[in-house]
Amino acid sequence: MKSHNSIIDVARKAGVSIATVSRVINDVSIVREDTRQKVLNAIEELNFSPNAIARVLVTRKTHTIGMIIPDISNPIYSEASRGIEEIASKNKYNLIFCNTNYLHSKELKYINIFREYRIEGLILATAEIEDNYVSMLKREKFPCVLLFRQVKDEDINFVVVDNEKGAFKIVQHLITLGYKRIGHITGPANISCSQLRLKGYKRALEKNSLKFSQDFCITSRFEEGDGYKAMQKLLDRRMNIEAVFCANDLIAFGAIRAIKERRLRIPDDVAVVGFDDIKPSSYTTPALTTVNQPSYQMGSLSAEILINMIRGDSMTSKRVILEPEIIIRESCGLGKDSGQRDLEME
Amino acid sequence: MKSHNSIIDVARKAGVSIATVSRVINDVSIVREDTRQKVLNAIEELNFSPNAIARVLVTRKTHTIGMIIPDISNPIYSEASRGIEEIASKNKYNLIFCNTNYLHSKELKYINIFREYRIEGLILATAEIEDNYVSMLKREKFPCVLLFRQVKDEDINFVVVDNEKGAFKIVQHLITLGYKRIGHITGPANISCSQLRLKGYKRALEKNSLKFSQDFCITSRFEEGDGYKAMQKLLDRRMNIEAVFCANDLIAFGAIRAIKERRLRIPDDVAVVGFDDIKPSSYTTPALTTVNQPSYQMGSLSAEILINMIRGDSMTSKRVILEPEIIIRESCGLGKDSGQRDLEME
DNA sequence: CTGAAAGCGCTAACAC
DNA sequence: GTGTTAGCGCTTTCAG
Repeated sequence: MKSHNSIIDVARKAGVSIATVSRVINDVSIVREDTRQKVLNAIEELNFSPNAIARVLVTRKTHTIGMIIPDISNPIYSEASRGIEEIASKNKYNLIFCNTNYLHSKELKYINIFREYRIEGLILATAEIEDNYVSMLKREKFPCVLLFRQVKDEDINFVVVDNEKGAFKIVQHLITLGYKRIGHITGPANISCSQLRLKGYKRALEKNSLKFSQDFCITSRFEEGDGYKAMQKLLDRRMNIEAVFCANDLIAFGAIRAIKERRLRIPDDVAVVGFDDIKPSSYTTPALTTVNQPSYQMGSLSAEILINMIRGDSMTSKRVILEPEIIIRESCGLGKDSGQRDLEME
Repeated sequence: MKSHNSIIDVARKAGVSIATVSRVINDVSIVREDTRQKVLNAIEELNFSPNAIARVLVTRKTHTIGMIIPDISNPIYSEASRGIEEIASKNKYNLIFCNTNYLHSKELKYINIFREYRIEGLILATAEIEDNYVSMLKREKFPCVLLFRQVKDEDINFVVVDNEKGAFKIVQHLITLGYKRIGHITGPANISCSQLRLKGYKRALEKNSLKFSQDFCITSRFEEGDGYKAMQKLLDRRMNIEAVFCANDLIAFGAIRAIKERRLRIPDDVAVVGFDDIKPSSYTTPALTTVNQPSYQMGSLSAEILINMIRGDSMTSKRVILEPEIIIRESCGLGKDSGQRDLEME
């Protein structure tokens, strides 16, 4: 790659000082029109483009924010990133992101790279339990907001929906429909929202005097292929499961595939519900009943909070916990035993 | 955000010179173990992280590669990015990417940002027709490879499947099954693969003496929602379309939704085929017949080529055009008029 | 208006 | 082994 011209070359060619060149590049303070032209011509002739690295070294302003994503192929994250991009763009910030495959080591690595590059703020959509690096960033007063994840520390901003409550609501809905033998495909144990969703599931059972059993639970990674395998194993246990609450929609898609493959009907034989309401959930067959996480809006909201933090506009804590909403579609059915279903626990 | 500590602060705290600090940070040349420890402790205490900007200004090495994606929520791109990440990781390169929403202005913006940050190489998964910036990068000898996109210029490396041929094959398959009134939902006109797929569609019709008509074609963005609308409009034309070839799978999903909504059966009333073979295509109902683009592998292949270019290992042109493969599932049916279908043009 | 010069934080010779 | 110092390319006082 050809070594770039520097502003020294331009200055020499135009017969002015480098300070003057810098002035016309940045359009700052008044430069006499004819010298301005000389400089512009020199820039043109040398095909010069300023070195942003050097500039940032001086100004300490990169005008870019970073986002860390555990799984870029999960629409919940890619949608969120688009929401962030929109707000960033409007505020003249660039957005750069990277993918960690849910690996803690990669999260740390990329957080460091971003810090080293003097990114001005960070949106962490990571799902790890461990909070070391969050407190590290806090100590440095590095602007950052968590997305899809909350933390006890009151100084740390985040945007989430209430995972526990969302899980509770959707399991409650299944129970209201008359299902009693309700399974749960949990997400990875070390991820906070897996835990919260499991907690909501348990609470709903408890409140309705249904006993929780580990036999009705199985763990899966947050991917379709894993959900598929988990559902197969769950069916193999022959527990006569009537409905299954999947820790996210991707898992639900896999579960649906496994159920169909066994020639069982959804929801008649087994009802399925998920969590996230990613786009495909509305156009699969059957359409998936799930808990809504408005990822695009959550992304843009987190970006707004972050940019406010960077600007120091309002450093007041912005901790957003959205009310989860359940989206009822076909995959949960209209109720066990149709006509005679009882709704006493609505 | 607290102003960062510099290597000077560390040096002072450890009671050594900045050069020594630099040495332990970079693990270069031998430093006595006790002074090493002193430095490490100082780094720890000050929570120091080296300024990559300053380092890059000197070394001109970032050890990171960039990827530019038009639509992060399309699995074809996110899968590819994971393939790239894998290879990059193996070779100790970091991967950073950004999303352009198919906007030319954003592509240019981010290419510039990446250049300014002295990213060492670039994978362009952009789909633009215009080649200005590609030749610009070439002039500068900036290592880059195109992904999902080809270009005439022989010096520019890329990885693609043969779009025209893939489209030809799948339309030929429809014709072989007995469909005659075959529609096409094209992608955006300014994107090269839209054009190539349209070309393949036309060639297949022509080869089978079926006339091409603009009435059977409609344009859509590469998104489910747009595909849905396009299909509605196409159906509104009442052309008795028997099958529709969608420019990508996302569009096909939308088309399927629109068709179902009108209580038409797939494939009995209208067959649907797509292009890309993204993951969801195998688990929707009906499962989608489509053209395979092995995005993960294509991503990792492009990363390998790029890293070779960066290292100067083999600057020989690597232009990979993969043979397209059609993946036959349910959405195309088993043939028009079942039993009596003729296969003469297999 | 314009130029000289002091850094920004780091690496890489080159001394000692 | 370790320290000194000259830059990397740019912005920004401070003079003139």
